[in-house]
Amino acid sequence: MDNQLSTARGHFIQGMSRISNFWGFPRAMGAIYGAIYLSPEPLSLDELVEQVSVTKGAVSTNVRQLERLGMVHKHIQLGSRKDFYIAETDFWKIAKGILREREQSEFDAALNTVSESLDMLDEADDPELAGFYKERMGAMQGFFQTLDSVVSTIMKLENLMSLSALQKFISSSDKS
Amino acid sequence: MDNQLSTARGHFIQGMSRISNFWGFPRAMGAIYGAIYLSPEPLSLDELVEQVSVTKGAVSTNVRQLERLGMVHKHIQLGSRKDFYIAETDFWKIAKGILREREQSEFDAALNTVSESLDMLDEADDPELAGFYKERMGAMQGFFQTLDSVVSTIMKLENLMSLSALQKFISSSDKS
DNA sequence: CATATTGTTTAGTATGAACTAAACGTATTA
DNA sequence: TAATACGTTTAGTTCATACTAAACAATATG
Repeated sequence: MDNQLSTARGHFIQGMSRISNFWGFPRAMGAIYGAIYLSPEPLSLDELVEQVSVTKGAVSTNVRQLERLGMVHKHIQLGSRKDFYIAETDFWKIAKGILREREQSEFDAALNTVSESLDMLDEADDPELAGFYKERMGAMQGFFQTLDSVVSTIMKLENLMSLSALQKFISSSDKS
Repeated sequence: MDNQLSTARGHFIQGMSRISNFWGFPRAMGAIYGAIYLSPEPLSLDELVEQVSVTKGAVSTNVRQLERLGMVHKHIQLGSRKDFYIAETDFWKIAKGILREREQSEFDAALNTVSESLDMLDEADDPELAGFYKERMGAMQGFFQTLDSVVSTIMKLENLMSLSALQKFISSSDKS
């Protein structure tokens, strides 16, 4: 392949790997997505092994994770029994997938913990301290709930079009 | 202390520790914030050591990190040379702090990597593939830029009041 | 000046997660 | 049926990071 292009691709893939790591995913996962994303043709597992320099096992598990998140799609090539993969290019959709898959579960757990702690305060001996706890925990619970509802509402927006409307709204309501 | 209350507090702190871990911060950091957040009085380093069962060194570094993020504030008690800490209770402000401190830097790096990769495509031999790369990388760059501007605009909103307005707007523009 | 009180720094340790290498299961083909 | 071509699973290794324990620096106090 063209040297210019492969250098650029390497740089890009490296960047994806870094981003992936930053968001708490394995480095290889980002790299693999990057490779698939930059390929005009569906890629097989072996081609990925070659392009990302990672063993088959790692590619296998990472690509499966990518699929679960809706970041890549399996593409069955008739006549071949290999699995091929193509990239999901709708990043908005991807964001939704990740949010749903990952934040939700752990986020709910967090919210529950706070609620549970609040419930434990019910029949406490020290009413003053209990009141203080209630206030604090309640405030945090409220914040999480707000955050949750905002995020989930934003996630309902269908496309980036509505996002620009959102931005306009935000700018217009910004009084600072 | 009241047994009810200390159980509830333990549960809460444990939850904070978990959340902290989820967001990519040390577990102890969340626990420490939780302890400070639930204390009516400013807490000293030694008190924190006792309450979260972590060594002084760890508390020292973690509490400093918390301060950098604007999650706690040093409170100098006249007459004592200990450092006391109180919790920042404006979660909106905290979110801003974290976003600014952390996402921004790493996020910018990510954006730069994509831009750099794009620049490398300029004089490539294979115009067809180069075109494809440009298209893909450009799309990703666009997404990141949009995301960046949305987040940064949202972060300009001063308080949770405007958030509820935001929610109303979102619900009203949701056609799905 | 010696001692105590505080917070920080450092060297070493433990833990968890991601990867490698290789065995494995399963289907396909010769 | 043997051999090949896949993808998956597993056991072990590597690596990063958060922690502990203890030395340390700085300041105050007797």
